[in-house]
Amino acid sequence: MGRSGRSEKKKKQNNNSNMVGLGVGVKKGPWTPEEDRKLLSYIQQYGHGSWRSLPAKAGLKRCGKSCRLRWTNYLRPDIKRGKFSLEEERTIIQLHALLGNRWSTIAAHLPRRTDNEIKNHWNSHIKKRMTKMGIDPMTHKPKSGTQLLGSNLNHMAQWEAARLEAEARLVQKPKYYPNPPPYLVSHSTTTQEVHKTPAMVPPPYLPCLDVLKVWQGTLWSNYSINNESLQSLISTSNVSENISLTTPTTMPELNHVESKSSCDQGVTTKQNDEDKIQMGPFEEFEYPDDETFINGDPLRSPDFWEEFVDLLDGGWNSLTSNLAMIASPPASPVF
DNA sequence: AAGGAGAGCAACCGCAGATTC
DNA sequence: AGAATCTGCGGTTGCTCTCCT
Repeated sequence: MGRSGRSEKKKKQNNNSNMVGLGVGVKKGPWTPEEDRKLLSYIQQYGHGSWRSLPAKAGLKRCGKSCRLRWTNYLRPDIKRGKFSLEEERTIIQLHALLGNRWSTIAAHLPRRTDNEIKNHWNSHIKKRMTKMGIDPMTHKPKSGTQLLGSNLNHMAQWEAARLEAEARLVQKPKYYPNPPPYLVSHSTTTQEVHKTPAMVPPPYLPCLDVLKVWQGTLWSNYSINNESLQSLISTSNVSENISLTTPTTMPELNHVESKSSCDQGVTTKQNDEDKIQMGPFEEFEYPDDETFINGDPLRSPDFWEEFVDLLDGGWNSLTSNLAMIASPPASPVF
């Protein structure tokens, strides 16, 4: 996203808009529990509506922007905090390889994690670890200079990255859902109240990252136990149903290890709505053999990074062969 | 025990796209 | 159509905590 083309006029506009509410008496810095309580209580009761006008209504001496940030990154009830699981880290690395620093897009595929948290985790943990192991965290290539992706695979990567972004947009689009989350319903006494408490909640289930999953399946098959024989899979994700993403419809089915993984949450291989898996928290995630898995954690294994490049290529080769089974994708992604 | 260094993370800032007027 | 405003994103800063000397 190029920002160099920004006009002076725009700069003036933005400066003005940013200055709104930042006059004398507007507090900055860490939020106090009392401020949190006020903000939470107001949003639970009325929804956030216009962020700009919220602080005054909620009795906060903050700018709307600060309130929004506090809500989206900390107070929102559907946020998971704490340590990132190995699976989450993998997903971040894989998505970062495809998408780069598009944290919001990456976050859209990691349920209950915020872009800020993912960004922080990347910068303070994963990036350093990769650097330490001789992997360039930006290109995901070993610093020795091995080419990860061939030119056509590179094209595939671009294509897939665009698809992932489209999925993310779709996931993010319905900010307000007609059915309020339980925590709001419990606080609401009337239907009217329910309707005026539009808080952000996760969709009932998230889109399936078909291509990513296949890639993941290949990538981690050496480490995640017992890859079942590959079977065809019809994706019934929201995305596949609702928009044309030129997603391959025939994909190898992932074994039960992957079926519990982050990108699989909320998706199913069955058509019946009743069978759709509700999005579950990461806490429920379990490796079949945790100890073995952690001991052999590829991220911490010296051998892993040596094989990383080959495995990535293998993943893309797997993708390519699967894609060959269906109609050719468009020359360039159009969403 | 003191203080310096580094890590981790919450919050801020500036920019740009989207929406409204 | 264009200006004004709102919202969201990514980069960065700075505070706090922990560890080390």
